[in-house]
Amino acid sequence: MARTSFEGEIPEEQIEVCPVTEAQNVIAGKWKIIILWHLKQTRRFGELQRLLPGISKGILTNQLRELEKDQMLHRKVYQEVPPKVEYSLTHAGRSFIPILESMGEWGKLYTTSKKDTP
Amino acid sequence: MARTSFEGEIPEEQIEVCPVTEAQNVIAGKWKIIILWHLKQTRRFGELQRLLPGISKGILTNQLRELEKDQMLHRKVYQEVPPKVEYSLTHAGRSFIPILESMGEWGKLYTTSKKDTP
DNA sequence: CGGTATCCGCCGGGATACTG
DNA sequence: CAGTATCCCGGCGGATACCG
Repeated sequence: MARTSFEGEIPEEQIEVCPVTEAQNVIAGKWKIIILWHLKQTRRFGELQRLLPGISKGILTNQLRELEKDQMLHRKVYQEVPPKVEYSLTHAGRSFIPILESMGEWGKLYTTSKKDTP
Repeated sequence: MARTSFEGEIPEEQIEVCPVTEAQNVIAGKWKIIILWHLKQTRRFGELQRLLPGISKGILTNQLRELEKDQMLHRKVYQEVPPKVEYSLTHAGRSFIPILESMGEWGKLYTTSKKDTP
């Protein structure tokens, strides 16, 4: 068990565990948010690539792997030819969707108001 | 007025205006989210720097300027010696706070569940 | 106190070629 | 179809020094 900290001492285990920052770390990455957004439905690899104009296979794989490591999505491989892989949200991933919905709503209003005062 | 698009043609003005992505662009930046979080109250420059352990003046200025350009916060300069500058959220900034609250809630649960299955 | 100005290192993201 | 394996590059963030 962890010892108690002395006065003025900074408890190491507590540094940088701000929950907001924690959330940010998960979605930091150029394509992660929009990927999660599209995963409201289960999607195949190629399907995702088509939905994300301009992304390369390498980067898409990278972003998917990181989200998988963070337990935001699940990767299901079908052992068949040609290969087929399906990506779907985990519980943690699904629980983040409402936030994305809010961000979408906010973004729409934000964009609108910016058009008036550019 | 913009002309109508031909069939199969991609309307240029509509590329990359996904509202979720729009929101992401505003908060992309290592410190922006946590800065907005702390700006639930009006804060002075030095105050912010103390709240963000490890950030330098240069970077803090940079992040603040970008958020200001995106109309997320307002910068109020008091013409006095020693200098005093206060940062506060604009309407757009305040309207984003609920999302940050949600992210905080989510992050707390997320961290907890990750401790069980690391 | 609240900034600029400058330099620098790193790594996240992109492009391309190859593979099971 | 769904990836790996490399190489490369720009720009973001960090450090430091100076300023009104």
